[in-house]
Amino acid sequence: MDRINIKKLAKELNVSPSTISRAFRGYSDINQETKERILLAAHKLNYQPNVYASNLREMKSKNIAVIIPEIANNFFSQAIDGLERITRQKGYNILIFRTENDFDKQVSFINQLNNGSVDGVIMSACGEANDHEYLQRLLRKNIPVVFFDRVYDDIEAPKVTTNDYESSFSGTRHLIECGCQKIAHLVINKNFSLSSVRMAGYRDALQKYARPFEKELVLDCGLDHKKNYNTIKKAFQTWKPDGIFASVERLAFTTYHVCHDLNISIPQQVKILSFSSLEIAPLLNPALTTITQPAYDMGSKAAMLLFKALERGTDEPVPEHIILKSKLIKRESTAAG
Amino acid sequence: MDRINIKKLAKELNVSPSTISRAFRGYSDINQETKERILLAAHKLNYQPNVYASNLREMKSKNIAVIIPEIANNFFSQAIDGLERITRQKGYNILIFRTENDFDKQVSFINQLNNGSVDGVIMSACGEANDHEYLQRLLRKNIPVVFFDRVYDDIEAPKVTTNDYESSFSGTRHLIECGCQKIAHLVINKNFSLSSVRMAGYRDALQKYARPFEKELVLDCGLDHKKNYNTIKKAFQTWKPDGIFASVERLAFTTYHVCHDLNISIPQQVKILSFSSLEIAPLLNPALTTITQPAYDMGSKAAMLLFKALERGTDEPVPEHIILKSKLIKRESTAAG
DNA sequence: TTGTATGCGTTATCAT
DNA sequence: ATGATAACGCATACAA
Repeated sequence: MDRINIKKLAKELNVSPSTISRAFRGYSDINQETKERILLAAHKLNYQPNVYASNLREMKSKNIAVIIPEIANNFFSQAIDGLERITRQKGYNILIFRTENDFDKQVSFINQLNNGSVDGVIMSACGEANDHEYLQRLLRKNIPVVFFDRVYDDIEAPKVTTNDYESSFSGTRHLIECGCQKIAHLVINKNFSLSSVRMAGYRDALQKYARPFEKELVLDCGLDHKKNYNTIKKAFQTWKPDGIFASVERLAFTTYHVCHDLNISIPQQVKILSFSSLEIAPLLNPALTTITQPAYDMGSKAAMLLFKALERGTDEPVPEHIILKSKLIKRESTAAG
Repeated sequence: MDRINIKKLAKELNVSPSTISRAFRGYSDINQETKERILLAAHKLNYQPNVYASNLREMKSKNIAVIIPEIANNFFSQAIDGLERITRQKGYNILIFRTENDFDKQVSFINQLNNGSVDGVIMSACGEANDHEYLQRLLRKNIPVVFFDRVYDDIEAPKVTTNDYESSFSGTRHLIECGCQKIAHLVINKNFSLSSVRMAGYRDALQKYARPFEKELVLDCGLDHKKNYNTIKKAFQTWKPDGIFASVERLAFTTYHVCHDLNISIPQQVKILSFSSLEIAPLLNPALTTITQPAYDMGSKAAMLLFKALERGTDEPVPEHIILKSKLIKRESTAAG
């Protein structure tokens, strides 16, 4: 089967290429009858306008880049589900880029995107506190960027986040109300903006309820599961916390494992609460108290903001920042011991 | 900032467009010095070869379509992680298409792909037992397709699956060995090839160990969570199974909920085992015995098969079928009551 | 309503 | 080692 294109089809049907084009574009003037004849024949011959020729011609790709740390993660996969729905509706495809929390990869992905392969970017960032010139370059090319969850404060762009400070505050308060005296806070990368906001909520709640803020109880974890395990284990052995506030789902799981191995019972000896998008949190042993972010909605909203930007151009006086609410769901892991 | 292109850059540097192109392509003859000069200037001016012009010229997109039922699903998100790694290595991007188990969507996606937007397709299918002419059309255009996990038996294409029959057999045997007399099998869509293979393993194990195969104990579930809940609940009330073999993770979770609500204790009154990619299965209450598929590897392998096909062309005497092994991991949910 | 001709930005071929 | 030119497939301005 040799390749078909607009010219061949035109010859086949004894019309001009422009007529074919018109049949597919919809809005141009064209006789209804010829249009139908063309579309029918096109279907038969399996002709579809070559997307690269169209893109080149129109300087549009109808693609959106989604840049995230990982896919196999409840929060992100739910967010993708959400934004995929919107982008699909609008007739756009999504290109997924997985940074694995590697800042260099992120930079390299974004640099790639200067080649026109996407019309816009939705990202959840990694590696803050760096020079973001690479992002500015993209913006200067009029490729809009929308952030969700993990944002850069120093970049002017639409953003979707949750009320992290408040949730963190009320989560900590919940632990205090449950009688915890020594609450550890588990963080992945202290310096990241999201971490520090959550930490602030934690610290302020401690202060408000007259609990001391102890530096040692903030455990700065990383991406290495084993290291985290050891960090947390050591913390248990050294400081004997009676409450754990994990700012990231994964760290709560690690804590469960540590507690199991050290024979520490939850919630009798330690209460655990975590930011988490895990749908089966109620099925854990014990059921995990979570601060649940509306991941799916965050994805949709981010996509909507992006389309707004695409429809309006990147210049916007003050980029919109949508703040959605997380939900504290109390379960057994923080029940009265 | 006005758009830059190869001609403008050429003028800027007093060289010809071809020289610029050569600087970027790598293999062509070009003076090392001019090459460096060009690349430097290109970087400064944020020039990158327009990907659509290149694609048009080369009749390659360097994109792979990934068509799957859902993203927020442990198995699929892990698989995506795996195949993303390979495709990235090869310099390809992935376009994600989410069918939501809707056959019409799948058809419409694949029909779209005839427009050249991707060079190949990796898919986990939905809606079997249909006419797959739409797929043949794609193949005729020399766009290779690779299946993983949920395959179509009647399409000749490379495939990656797991040893579903065996795992299902040995899973069932495990339940029998644990003393179960009445084992229910939970399936999503009986008629799907994957389901029937797993069901065959179940049935044959029953037979081999002289247990009756009872039709009523095969619960044909769907995508509606509530309906599934009711189906399973009713089954418990009517047939009082003492063993549950879920062919899909989600159904195991529903079973946990049902058992909780009916005050049926696991594993004392009923033992549960499930196909599942859940990493935190050990943390469930009780820890879930799983048949774990190597989701990440399946993704990588599928990607590798696709690149093989791309490098060789679609014509292949007998398409390769890779069968990976799942692993039965015994946990508390099937422990001695 | 339809046809003709041009250009989108790149790369490959051929020439120098 | 470099430059000129044609072609990839399509969509539009303009002509008819």
